[in-house]
Amino acid sequence: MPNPRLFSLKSDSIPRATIQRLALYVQVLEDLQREGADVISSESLAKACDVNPSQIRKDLAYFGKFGVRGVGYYIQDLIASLKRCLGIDHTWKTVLVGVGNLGRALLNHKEFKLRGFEVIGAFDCDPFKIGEEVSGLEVMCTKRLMEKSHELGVEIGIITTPPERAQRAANHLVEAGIKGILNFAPARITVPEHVVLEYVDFFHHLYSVAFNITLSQQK
Amino acid sequence: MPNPRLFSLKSDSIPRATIQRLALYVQVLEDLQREGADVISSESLAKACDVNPSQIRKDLAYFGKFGVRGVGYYIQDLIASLKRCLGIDHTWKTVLVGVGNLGRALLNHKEFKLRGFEVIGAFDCDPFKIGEEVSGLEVMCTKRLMEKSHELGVEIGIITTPPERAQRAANHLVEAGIKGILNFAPARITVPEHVVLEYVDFFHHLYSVAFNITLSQQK
DNA sequence: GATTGTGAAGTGTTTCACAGCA
DNA sequence: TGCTGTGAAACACTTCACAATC
Repeated sequence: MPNPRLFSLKSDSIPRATIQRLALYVQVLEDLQREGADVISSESLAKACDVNPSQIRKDLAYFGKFGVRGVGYYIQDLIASLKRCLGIDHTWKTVLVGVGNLGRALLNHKEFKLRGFEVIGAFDCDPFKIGEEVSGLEVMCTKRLMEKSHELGVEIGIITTPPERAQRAANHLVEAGIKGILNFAPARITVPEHVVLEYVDFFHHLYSVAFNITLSQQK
Repeated sequence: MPNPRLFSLKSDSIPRATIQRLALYVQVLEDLQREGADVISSESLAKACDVNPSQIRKDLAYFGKFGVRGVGYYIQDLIASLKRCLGIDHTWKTVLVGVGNLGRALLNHKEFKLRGFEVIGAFDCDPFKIGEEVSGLEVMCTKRLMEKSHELGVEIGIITTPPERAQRAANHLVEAGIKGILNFAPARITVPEHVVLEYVDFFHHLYSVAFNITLSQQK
């Protein structure tokens, strides 16, 4: 269901970093809401997110005007607006390919639904895993991806295979008409231009930690 | 063991993005090496990493001169140099706090050692988990972190607790004299300035996928 | 002849500073 | 008065273009 554009996109090229920060704002705002807060200024939110207040106002300005001058932002409204901007005002149907350690951990992750994603299919090419039930889902053969995806109306695919099988998984997902892929496998993959592709590799972050420790020790 | 500076840092402020890309270069170079390649030009490597060739040369220039004009880069040497630059020419001793689904998946992850990190301790505050063996490690009470960390010489801590317990885990790690933290919990945490802190939140990447799909559908 | 290393130009992002408004 | 929204300035990162050199 492509929702109508409910926000006014001021610019057609939004910094990638802005999107990542919007996700952070939502997370922090939801925490604040749980603590009973009602209204917040860009300055307070900035402090909680460890960014510059102007940064927040600029990020929001890409999508519209959500605040009240002299007052701040109504938290509940802002959360709703941001979710609409990010496209998570509805639940995205998702499948996972590669039921290894990481795949299992993700399937058992309770927060998916809470955050606007629902994993409705688990696939693997290992005959020993097919038929097994993981977190209420029956693991199916990767070859059935196309058939099942169409049946279920899947939009996003998550790859958690070993690196050498990531490209094949991607091919199956593309064939199945998926619109976007999140790849956890430490391997570059190629997809047609119309398919959105993102990588997650936590080792890169570990490297970053290691590097910064080394750096601080050399000072 | 702080290693002596074996590379010449040309600038004291290296873009964060550069570090992330160096990690990517190592990954891709190791793949190429396995395929039998020996020498590579910045242009070919750029194609494999999906970045601009000048970008690669600039990234490397922060650390020194690793190539041969008219020839390219010797892959084996370049991998070694990059690892030294990133600080992963030795193995980092690591502990993990929070043995839930994600924690378990990470503990079972085979690639840690391969990539220069060794998880030598697993901690949790749940009495039911304490004593349990996960991937060859006995889960210990978080309160014993300090004692054990000093004993083992731990440098990096990984937090995989639920968000509400992330700050407490961080406090324990800081107390234990840890130098860097990688936080998987979806919660902002505060640490002293001398402690390196990085966040991993794959939901932010999922949001990014969702947003880009929404965007491409609105065009 | 090929490819690196690098100053300079170009592009994109962040921060500042203040006008505009509740 | 207080805080947002935003043009302009500052800064950071990327790409270009070419001299250096193997």
